Amino acid sequence: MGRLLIPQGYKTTKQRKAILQVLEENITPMHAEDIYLKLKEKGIDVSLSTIYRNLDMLQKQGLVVKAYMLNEDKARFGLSSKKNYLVCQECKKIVIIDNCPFEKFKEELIEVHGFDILGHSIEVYGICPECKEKLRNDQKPLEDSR
Amino acid sequence: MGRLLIPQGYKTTKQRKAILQVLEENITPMHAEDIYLKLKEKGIDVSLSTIYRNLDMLQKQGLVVKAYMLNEDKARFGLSSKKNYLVCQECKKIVIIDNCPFEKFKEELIEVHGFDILGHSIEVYGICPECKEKLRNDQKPLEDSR
DNA sequence: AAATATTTTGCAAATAAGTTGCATTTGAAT
DNA sequence: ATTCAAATGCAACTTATTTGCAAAATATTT
Repeated sequence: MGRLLIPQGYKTTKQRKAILQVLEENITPMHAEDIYLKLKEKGIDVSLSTIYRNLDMLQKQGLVVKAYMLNEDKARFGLSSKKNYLVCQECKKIVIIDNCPFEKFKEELIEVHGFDILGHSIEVYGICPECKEKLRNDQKPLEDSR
Repeated sequence: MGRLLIPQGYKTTKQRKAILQVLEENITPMHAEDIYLKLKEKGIDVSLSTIYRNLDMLQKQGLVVKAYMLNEDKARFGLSSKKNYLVCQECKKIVIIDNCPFEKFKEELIEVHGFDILGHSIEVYGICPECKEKLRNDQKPLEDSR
């Protein structure tokens, strides 16, 4: 499906291809170690330093985005094609936001503040319908016991 | 001005007050070490672990927000009252966005995805008018030399 | 296809942000 | 003033990420 292009001037190694592959297969941006483990599962051994070095270069080339999620202290990496999303605080599920409301707002910002806008990131935290349901059920018993 | 309230059940120590004070005086969210140094400047010696412990507790109490900025690998901490902002990529200046466009959008998200929204963070990256001007001047000479 | 040049890799060691255990000090309650 | 829980500082620790370097892999040239 998606053409996973390795940027001009960089060699095509099996590690590099595998890393991009894993990133493409996951909706959720991953920790470096997640990638390491997913690859190991597949029987592909790639050292963590290689993973970090590749993510770094892919980020500089604009293919990968590095971000920290709320209440986490290690970076996550995802393909830059997958952008704004909702994060469920319970199950960490991610839902992509299709129509980013930001575009309209952008012009307003440029006008008011005179900034040239280079990019933005929006993260929204909440509870997904499934977890909401589950939480409801988990709490019922307690409420009943009086 | 701003009442810097130390949360119920926690003691009022000079370190705690000083940390909140520094946070209030700065528009830009700060690294733990920035706080440490600012305090030292003022002649107040507070150990880094105390700073981290306090920021942690203040965060849990909702007074402080912890966030990572684009291309940075250490956390920044700011009073939660100061929320969405524009960041200049050159000078790191921060401009607060007053009317967050997100509120309207929120309802749409709840409807479409069924998520309960707990919070959000918006960061916008760009170049502020001053830096834009400076960059323009720095580049002129080169363009002229043909 | 072999030879050469250049990247890339893995490993082990280094770095740096953030955390933790513990003895001591401090603020608050009596 | 006394007492007790909470807070502090220090040093040691943990953990994510980075780096130097020799060996291996890819691309290029012949």
